[in-house]
Amino acid sequence: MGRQPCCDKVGLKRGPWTIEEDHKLMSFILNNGIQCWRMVPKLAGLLRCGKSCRLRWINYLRPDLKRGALSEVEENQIIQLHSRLGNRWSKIASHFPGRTDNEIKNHWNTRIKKRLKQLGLDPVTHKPMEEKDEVSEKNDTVPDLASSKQQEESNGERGDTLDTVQEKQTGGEMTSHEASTDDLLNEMLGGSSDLELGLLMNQQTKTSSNTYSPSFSLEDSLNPSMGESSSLQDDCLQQWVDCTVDSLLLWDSLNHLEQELFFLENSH
DNA sequence: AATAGAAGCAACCGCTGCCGA
DNA sequence: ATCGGCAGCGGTTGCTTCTAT
Repeated sequence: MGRQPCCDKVGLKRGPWTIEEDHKLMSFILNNGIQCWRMVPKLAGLLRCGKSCRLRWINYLRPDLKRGALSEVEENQIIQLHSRLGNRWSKIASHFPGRTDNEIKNHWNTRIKKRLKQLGLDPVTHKPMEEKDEVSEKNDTVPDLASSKQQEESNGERGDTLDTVQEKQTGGEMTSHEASTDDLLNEMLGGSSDLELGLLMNQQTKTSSNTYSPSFSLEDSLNPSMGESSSLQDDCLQQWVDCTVDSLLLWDSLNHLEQELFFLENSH
């Protein structure tokens, strides 16, 4: 007896989400919270599988999402984290509030990999290319998960924050490939320590004016204490959902305007 | 202006691990 | 101890947009 598929794929919609679908999903989750993703599409009136809804919510609709391109500081911190954690994107993303694992993974694959290669570093091992070629020519697509896992275990709990990991590492020895990227980053940042980098990062994420940051957290939105829904609360919630969907549209328009402005500025 | 190729990104697929029965 | 259901994760795909010719 095979395992039941996560959803009945017949008749389900796939591909890009429409504004209307976004609106339905967001309204449903903000009004009811998330108990079981499998039930969400049925209850929300969507012709999507639960998995698809979950992904859409996590990667695009979540109220606490930070929008806009990753800064160079964030990028540098991703490189540091990757040298320690390997391709564990969700772990890396957990150090960047408002950023998704998918976003970081895509950014890594499209930008950072190239940047490291240009700097002569292997994006998998974080070692200089030549050195890596000598060590293992065959393993170049396989991330060094075993070593990163070992390393992580030696760091204690999986849930260690960057700061605690760094604290432990500054006191102890550093592996050679960590040293490569860390040295490089220190050089790029004019000798900033990990701690300084972390502070910079925090500052940057707090002060960035270019990000979408509602004063309303997911926890707040899903808090059962809010569930005693008076009609006033429902109205407010609905208005907020409408505003959020509008803001998504505005965000797109803004991006287009910025692009046009950039084009105009550079065409003269 | 048209076209091909490259790059970027959203979404999907399939596997894994956790949890409860 | 085993099994099924589920969420979460990482790899991959394919569509859209950009850039070079």
